[in-house]
Amino acid sequence: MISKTARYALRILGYLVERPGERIQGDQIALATGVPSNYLSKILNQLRKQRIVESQKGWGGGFVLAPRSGRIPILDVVELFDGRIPQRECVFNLGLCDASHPCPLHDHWAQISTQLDGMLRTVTVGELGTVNLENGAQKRPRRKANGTRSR
Amino acid sequence: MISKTARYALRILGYLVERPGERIQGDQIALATGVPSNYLSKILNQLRKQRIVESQKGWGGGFVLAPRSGRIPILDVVELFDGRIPQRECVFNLGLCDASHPCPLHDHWAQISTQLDGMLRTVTVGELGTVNLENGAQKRPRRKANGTRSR
DNA sequence: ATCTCAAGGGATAAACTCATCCACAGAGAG
DNA sequence: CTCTCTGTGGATGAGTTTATCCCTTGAGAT
Repeated sequence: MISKTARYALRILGYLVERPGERIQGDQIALATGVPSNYLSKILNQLRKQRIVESQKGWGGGFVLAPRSGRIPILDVVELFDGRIPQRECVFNLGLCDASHPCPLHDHWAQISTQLDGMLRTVTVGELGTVNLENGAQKRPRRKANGTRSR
Repeated sequence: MISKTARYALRILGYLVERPGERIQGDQIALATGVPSNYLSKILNQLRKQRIVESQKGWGGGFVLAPRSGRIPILDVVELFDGRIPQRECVFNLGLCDASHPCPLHDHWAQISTQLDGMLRTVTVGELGTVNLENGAQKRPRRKANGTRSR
């Protein structure tokens, strides 16, 4: 229903939400979230292209959540990776299925579909903050806390 | 969420439900349901091993829904192909997530999960009967209606 | 300028799902 | 018995998603 990649993305964002304004290295995020390091860079890259995160190369570089990203619905993130979800179609694709010719599961699915859609539209990235990561560790900065964050 | 294979299976069963006691060839089912012929045989084979359908080889052979199959919940079919669905886990796998340490999406998901689970447990194979197949044709027997169905 | 650090990004591989091919087995017709 | 019909089942292939490798690019430190 929702790809692993999109879930990774939400997980990463949940981690970044809790560290607003703090630039964090990819490796650090990978470590903390459990997302494979190399794959994570691909995901963050896509998020960057959509201006959901901002990145900085070189010494002291890393990723930060973009200022306005807290407000966007998680649907935007999911659709970034999974494409537009064809909510209209019944789960089971049991042949033709619409309001006038409902398949046996249509009504059941319509409710579920509506709720799912509602969740994706209602919950924002900013609300992902309280995520409990598997390994609660890795909250230390891990870098010598250098001052020059001039950008 | 639910694999294409499992959806194929439900579709096939929906077709068979409407033809109780009638032995129908794989090719005929494939034609009517749109499931790829070669793949369909694999699916029906699994359904046979679970005694959900019965099969008959040779001349006049084919598949029939097993007598008691109308009563089984579609969950059984879905789990046959997709394995046990980890309903307890939150969709997003956002780290640890249970009732005591809910992730931000937990409550939303709990509702959806419950409904989905309910649907899979409540709806039976027998209720799949009114499925509208894409190509409403192919209802003709296609074989010389021979009598010997003695088995 | 040069070095090092960390993200960017293309190529490739591994894993999984979906689909096809073909030889075999069993059953009825003749 | 032999022929044909149809399901059985192993092997293989295609396609997609997930993951890894590694070279390049850009930026700050010195």
